[in-house]
Amino acid sequence: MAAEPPRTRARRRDPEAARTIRDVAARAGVSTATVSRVVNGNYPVAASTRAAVERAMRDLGYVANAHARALAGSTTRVVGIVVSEIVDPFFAYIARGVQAEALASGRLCLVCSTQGGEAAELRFVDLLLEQRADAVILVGGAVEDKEYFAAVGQRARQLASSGSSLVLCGRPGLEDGVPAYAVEYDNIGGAAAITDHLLSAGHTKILYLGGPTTLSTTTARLRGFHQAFAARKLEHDPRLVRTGAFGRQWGYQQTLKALDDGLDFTAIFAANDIVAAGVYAALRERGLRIPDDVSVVGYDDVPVATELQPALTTVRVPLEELGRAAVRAGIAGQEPSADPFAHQQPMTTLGTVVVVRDSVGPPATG
Amino acid sequence: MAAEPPRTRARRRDPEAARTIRDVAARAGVSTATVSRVVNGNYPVAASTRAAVERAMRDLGYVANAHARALAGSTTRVVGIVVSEIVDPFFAYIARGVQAEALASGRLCLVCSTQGGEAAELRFVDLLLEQRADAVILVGGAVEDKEYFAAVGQRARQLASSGSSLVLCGRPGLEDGVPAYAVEYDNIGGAAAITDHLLSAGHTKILYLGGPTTLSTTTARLRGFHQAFAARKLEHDPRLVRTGAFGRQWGYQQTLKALDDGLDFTAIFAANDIVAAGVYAALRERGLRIPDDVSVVGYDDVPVATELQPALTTVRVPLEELGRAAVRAGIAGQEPSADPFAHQQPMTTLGTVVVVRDSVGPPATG
DNA sequence: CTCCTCGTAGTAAACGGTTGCTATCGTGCT
DNA sequence: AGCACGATAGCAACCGTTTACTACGAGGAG
Repeated sequence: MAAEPPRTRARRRDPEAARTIRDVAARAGVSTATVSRVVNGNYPVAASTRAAVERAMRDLGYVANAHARALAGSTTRVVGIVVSEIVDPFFAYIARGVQAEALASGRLCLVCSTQGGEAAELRFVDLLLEQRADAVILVGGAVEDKEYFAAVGQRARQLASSGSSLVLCGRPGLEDGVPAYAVEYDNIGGAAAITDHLLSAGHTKILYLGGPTTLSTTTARLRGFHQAFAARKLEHDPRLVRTGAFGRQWGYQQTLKALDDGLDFTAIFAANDIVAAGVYAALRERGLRIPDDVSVVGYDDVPVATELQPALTTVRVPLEELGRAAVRAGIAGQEPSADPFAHQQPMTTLGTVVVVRDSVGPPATG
Repeated sequence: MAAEPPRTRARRRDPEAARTIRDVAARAGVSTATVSRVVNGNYPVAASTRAAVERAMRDLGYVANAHARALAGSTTRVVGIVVSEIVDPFFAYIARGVQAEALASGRLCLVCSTQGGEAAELRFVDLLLEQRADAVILVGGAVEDKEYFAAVGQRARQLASSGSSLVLCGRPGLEDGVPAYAVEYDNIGGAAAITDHLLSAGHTKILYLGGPTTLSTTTARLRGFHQAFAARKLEHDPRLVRTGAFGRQWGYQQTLKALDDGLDFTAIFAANDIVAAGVYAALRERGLRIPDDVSVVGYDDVPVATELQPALTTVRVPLEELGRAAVRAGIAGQEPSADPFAHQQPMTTLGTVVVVRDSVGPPATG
């Protein structure tokens, strides 16, 4: 009796297991190279051969292994997106744009929700680095912290060196030299515009409410807010700025608190629409009418803005387009069909516009 | 001059390129097997060796390649979820649960949004099959179509044969024998309970509004609706059922239409909270007060329910928990630590409960 | 003083594709 | 007829890890 031979290369496989390209090749009587070529259609294959291979694939229920493909090829056909909270419509709409554009480029979308921790955010980026995602998109405001920026910059470099890219979406870019794209919206401009809307209705005692103090989103919106005052050579009482968080709860409680503190204001600029929802609830509870007693504006123009009564005047941010643009920026240059003349801008800014609804009126007299 | 040697195996690599396990091994003076072992910690390695390897990894900024790992190992550490619309809070909350539970098990989450096409849904499942996702979760109502079920069943079998699994989340299971888990909520019970709530307030002329006719979600809710009538030996006028779609627009228009058609009803059962939002808008436009003139109930208990004025009475669905349970079901048995006594139920059902708010009152007299 | 047995580390064969190069065959040209 | 060439197909190296097996040195038992 012959000694047991070492496991032969073309060993017997579990007949139930997924088929490989070799199974297909064997059944079609061609080499794996040929199968690969008909799958990818990037190399001439005779029509008859192609038909035989396609037949074999169908018969076997062949499904390519994306990991083997990613390993051998150079692209993973996956983009990653990191948001802080997927149920927040602000992020959900951006994610929708990302996933739509990813799909359009034949890619899948890995979504990571950090629940708002910068440490978690970095860990997710590392995981996406392991996944060799074609692009990783960091969405939403950034904490303005030296150390954090350095950490993000380092990831950006690693991404770049593995042929991928980092895209900052809705947050300011990094320092020069760091290989990252930024796709932003005109945060300052929108804030200035809607503040001016309030100003031209006659309000000057405006309470600015919401947003974590350390977030770039907050500082940008506040900057726009102050700019609008400055443009009219008006002063703004610094006591009328209360930052802290986004969130309906927060908006509700702080509005109550502002009222209790006896703050003197005729309008409220809620840092976003969700905070505005809280503001509405608090005002309603205190029997204050909008806009008769207090005017309110929000930011983002997410669906709740039209659900609120009266409908909320707010700033529309092109969220979905922001997501799409981010993907385009991220995968530019990786496409075989990339236009060599389409030079990549390191940063693009989308416009914002104020949408006027029913929550602003003239200041209450007295 | 010597002939150019064939590319040597340990060729000079782009110094910028991502480091591989071989680079680390070389720098630490060990074999790749050893590096792999310190990374995975699943095999004894001397403390000094471990330290050297860890040092090398840090120095080089080594990041493991998830695809190579997936190819050589057996798990991909990725779960896939297919929803019809990621910005819809119903799906967003489920997705949140999925992503949280996936993270807890050390996995990433591939999110696919079909924008409501069953063909797109199947294509996404195929893509997830290519990705060899550890589990794929199909969320939301299913079209009740023979052919479609067959297609899903086939995917389920393919998934199962590659060690993965299909989980149906918020939709009925497949026929016996198809390897798929179902994680549902008590759709019928919730509908019956909230209908009974309306009934006990004195309403019997209830307009049921919304939901695609072919979706399992719709048929289940309608069944509960009718069950509640039957339980009280009451009849329901079939003309008071108008199905068609989910969506605020749809709810708005159909409410207007029902009013114009002179339908006789004192309450509206909106197929979900979003439809209810449309109902509110239409009623408001016609000067009808809630609940004085018309009572309204919804389904799902998503945030808009509390934003609406008056706050909407609705059925709470444990969305996030649904997502978590789906992941647990999907990856059960794949975990090294899997409890051998934890037998897998082919289906689990989560309870629903009606949450009473302010949108239901006694029927208007006259 | 052998022989085992641990405790560690290395070797090399997969995993399932992709792709640069080479080989083959039938034609159109000269 | 001889030859270069275009169209196809195959060979085999390679992508970066994991892991079954083998190898080796030291200490303990007999």
